[in-house]
Amino acid sequence: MLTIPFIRANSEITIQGLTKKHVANASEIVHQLIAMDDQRKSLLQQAESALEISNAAAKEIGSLMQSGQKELAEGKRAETAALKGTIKEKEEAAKAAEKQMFDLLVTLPNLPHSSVPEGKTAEENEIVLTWGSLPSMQADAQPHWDLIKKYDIIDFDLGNKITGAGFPVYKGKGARLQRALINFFLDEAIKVGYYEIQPPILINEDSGFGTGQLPDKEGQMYVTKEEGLFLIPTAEVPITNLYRDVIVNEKELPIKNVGHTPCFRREAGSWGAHVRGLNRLHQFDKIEIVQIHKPETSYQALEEMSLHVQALLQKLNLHYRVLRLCGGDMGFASALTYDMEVWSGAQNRWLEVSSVSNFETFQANRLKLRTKVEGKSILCHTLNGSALALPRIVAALLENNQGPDGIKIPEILVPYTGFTHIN
RNA sequence: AGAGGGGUGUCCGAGUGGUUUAAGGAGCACGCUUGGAAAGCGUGUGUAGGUCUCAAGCUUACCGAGGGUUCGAAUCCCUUCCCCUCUACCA
Repeated sequence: MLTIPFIRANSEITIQGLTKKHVANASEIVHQLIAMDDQRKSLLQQAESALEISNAAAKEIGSLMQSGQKELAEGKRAETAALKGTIKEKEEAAKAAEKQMFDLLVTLPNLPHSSVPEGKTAEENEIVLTWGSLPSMQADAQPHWDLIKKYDIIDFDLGNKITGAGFPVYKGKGARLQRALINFFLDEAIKVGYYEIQPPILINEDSGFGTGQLPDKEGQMYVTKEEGLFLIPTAEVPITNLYRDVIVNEKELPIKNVGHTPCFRREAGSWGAHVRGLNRLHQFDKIEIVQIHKPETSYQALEEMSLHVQALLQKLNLHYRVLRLCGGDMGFASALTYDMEVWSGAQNRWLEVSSVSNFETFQANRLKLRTKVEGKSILCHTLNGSALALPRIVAALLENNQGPDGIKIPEILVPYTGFTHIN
């Protein structure tokens, strides 16, 4: 969430940023917000000055009562009783004005970093770099949804029976490959200084608000009926919310956490072509890295996180490219996002396997996540990224490494899988 | 799940309607003292908002959260969350 003091002090920058993110009527909205804030302040002042008088009178009544001057006290009491109505009225009006302002403010996305390219759709994302080369595929190369059947390692029909579409069952070497990837990704993160967290995978409403899923995106999350808890769409939510309402000691920064969790997404309305097999699921596993920084080091951290994700892809020998997302394709809360896409040899297309973002103070403002610098409390910067999400990595590994003697497991994973081929 | 007891500042902890302007202690910071340290002494020590060119000052709110009663609420009432003990259940 953007802060009102920032918007007031940088209204032109705010309007430009919102426009880059394709918010309609950015200028009107910003001016409306400032007007709402003016109104809020004025009402608050009126309420507070009435309260000041009433507080003073109440104190006076107290000392009059103690010294036994009952009649004087009674007189005062009648006087201040009249103030009650005004106070209540002004307080309620101030609260209403604040809520109105807040409701508008939460609908605004984060402002994009200056390096974010203009653009509306995925086609306008900037290709930062491409690594590796197209895998050499045999003529009869099969897409992963055929391979998983051929080797009987991932079963959509069984998932369908026990849960529903988009909930596959991993079996035998399929299950073991999953477990190998999870351990590999966690170990690699720990090697470069991340601290492992195993969070709950259900979260409450406050947490959903803290990282920006709520309000507005509840339709994308599963909810429990009795408690109203949400199944997490990503480990970003619980791991970042660990620091909700926290003033972090400056010496503890930067914080680098990693966690593996299943992720649950309803993906309402996003089914269609290109989502066969493992390309899009309701439940999948992901290893997430989260960092918390002082503002001046956050962009350096974003580059470091991007390099970490790239190192994983290189170790798995996957042909990939890095995109800098354009204003229209970026997430709601992000200031700058890199997407990593791997080449899927049999589908002949790029698959998004990671998204690494700097949220600057956007989440921190919602979370009230601060640190103290020279006695003053300032909002931290939060960052996160997938390192990595499993299903599309599995899809690419299966497709790109298929051969006459089965699917070859990358060297680096063999100690984790305990086998060299799926056949 | 049932019965009972709790939630107060960075921490411990007092506080059952009115100088609470949240006692007292610990911790922390600074100063004095010291050859240095400890002890001792002194001072300071939260968050958010408003006012203000800045600072100081003044002011409002905050005792788990939300609402209510009252001239006045940490204190009384209601709702809710969390913790502890016992019982039941369970992995």
